[in-house]
Amino acid sequence: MNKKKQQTEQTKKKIADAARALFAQKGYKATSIEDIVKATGCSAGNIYYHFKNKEGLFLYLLEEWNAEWDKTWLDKETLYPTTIDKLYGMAEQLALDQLNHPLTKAADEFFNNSEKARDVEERIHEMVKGYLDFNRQLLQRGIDNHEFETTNVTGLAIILDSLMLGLNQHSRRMEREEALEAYRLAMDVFLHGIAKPTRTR
Amino acid sequence: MNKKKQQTEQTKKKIADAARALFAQKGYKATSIEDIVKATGCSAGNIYYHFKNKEGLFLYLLEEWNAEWDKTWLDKETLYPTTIDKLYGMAEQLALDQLNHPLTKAADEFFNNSEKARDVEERIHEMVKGYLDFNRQLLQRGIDNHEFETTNVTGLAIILDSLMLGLNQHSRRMEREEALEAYRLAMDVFLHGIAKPTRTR
DNA sequence: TATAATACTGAACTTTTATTCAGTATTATA
DNA sequence: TATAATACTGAATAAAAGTTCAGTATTATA
Repeated sequence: MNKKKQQTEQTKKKIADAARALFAQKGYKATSIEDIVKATGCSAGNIYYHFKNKEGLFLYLLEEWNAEWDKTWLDKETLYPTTIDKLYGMAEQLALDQLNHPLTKAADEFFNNSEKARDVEERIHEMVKGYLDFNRQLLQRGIDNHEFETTNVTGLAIILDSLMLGLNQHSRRMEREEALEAYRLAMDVFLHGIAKPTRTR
Repeated sequence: MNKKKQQTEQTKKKIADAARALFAQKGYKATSIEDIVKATGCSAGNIYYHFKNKEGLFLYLLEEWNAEWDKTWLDKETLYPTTIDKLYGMAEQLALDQLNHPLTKAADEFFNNSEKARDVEERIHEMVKGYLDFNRQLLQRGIDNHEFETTNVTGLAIILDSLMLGLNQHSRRMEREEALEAYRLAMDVFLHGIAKPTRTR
C-alpha cells in the first residue's frame, strides 16, 4: 500500500508541473492534451486516469495555486503592523506572483471562456467569493483599527478586487519595476484618492 | 451604381445585427457561423464575402461599438462642468453600456483568448491605447483645472482603466442599481480614497 | 501463488466548426 | 444587348483536439 500511492503522487505531480508550465506559456486553450503527453512522456489515457478532464486539471492547478498564495501570505502578514501596510504588502505579492507565475493569463482566459460546465462555473464562483472575503476581512480589520473611514465594506472589497483584477491585465505589458510601481500607485489611490482634499463628500 | 451598394450595406448590417445579438447572448466562441447563418437566413459564404472571417466580424462590431460610445460621450460631456463630474459621468455610462449591451463579456473572452492572429493582437492593442489616451486626457484636464493633485498622469490612466475593467467583470453578477452604485463607489474611492485623512504621504 | 486492485497505454472515436470555392443570380457598364 | 462586375449559395473540406476504452503491466491482498 505504498509503492502505488507513491507512484500516483509522482505521476500526478509530473503532469501538474508540465501542465502548469505549458498553460502559463501558451495559454489554456492553446495547450493541448497532446502537448502534455509530449512534455511528460505519459499517455493521454493516463492523464485522464489522474484528472477528470482538461478543465479538472486546470482547476486543480488553480486551487493548488490559491493554497500556495494563502500560505505565502500568512507567512508575511504578521510582519505588517497596520492594515495599510498589509494592503501594500498584498498588492506587492500579487504583482510578484503575476510576474513570476503567469498562470494568471491562462486563468483569465479560462474564467472568461463562455463554454464551461455547470460545476466549473460554481467552483470559479467559489474562488471569486474567496477573494472577496479575503478583502472584506482585511478591510474590516482596518475599520476596527480606525485606519479607514468607511461603512460599505462589501462594496469596497469589490472595488479592491476590481482594481487588482484590472491591473493584473495591464501589468502583463509591463516590466517588473513598472508593474510593482503600478500596484503601489493603485494602493496609493485606493487609500488616498486623487482629488484635492476639499472633502465635500 | 446604387442598388448594389444598398444591398451590400443592408446585408452587412443584417449580419452585424444578428452577430452582435448572438455574441452578446452566447459569447464569442460559443457563437458559430452556422448560428449566424440561421439567424440571418443568408449563407455562410455570404458572411465571408462581407467579412474577412469570424475575428474580422467581431472586430468590426467592437469598433462600431467604440465609435458609438464616443459619440454618446461627446453628447454628454459638455453637460458636466468639472472633471470630477465628467469622471462620474463616464463611470455611469460605462455601467449602463455594460448593462444594456453585454458585448463586454464576449469582448473579454475575445481579448483574453490565447489564439489570435498578429493583426488582431495589434488592433486590440490599439484599442487599449485608445482607452488609456481617453483617460489620460480627462485626467490632464482635471490637473489643469487644479481639481487633482497628481503628476503621474499615465500611471493614473492605467489605474482608472484597471478599475473600470475589473468592475466590468464584477458587475456582470449584479443588478442594475447595484452595478450603478458600484461604479459610483469606485469613483468615490478613486477621487478620495478610503484612508482617514492623516495624509502622511 | 492466485486474485483483485491499481496504474498505465495509445490508437480510435467523435464532434465541432471555421473556411473555401466552383458555380449561379443579379445588377452595372459600354 | 453583350460583357463585366458584384452579390450570393451551400455543400464539401479539413484539421484539430478532447475523450474513451479495450487491453496490458504492475503491485497489493489473502
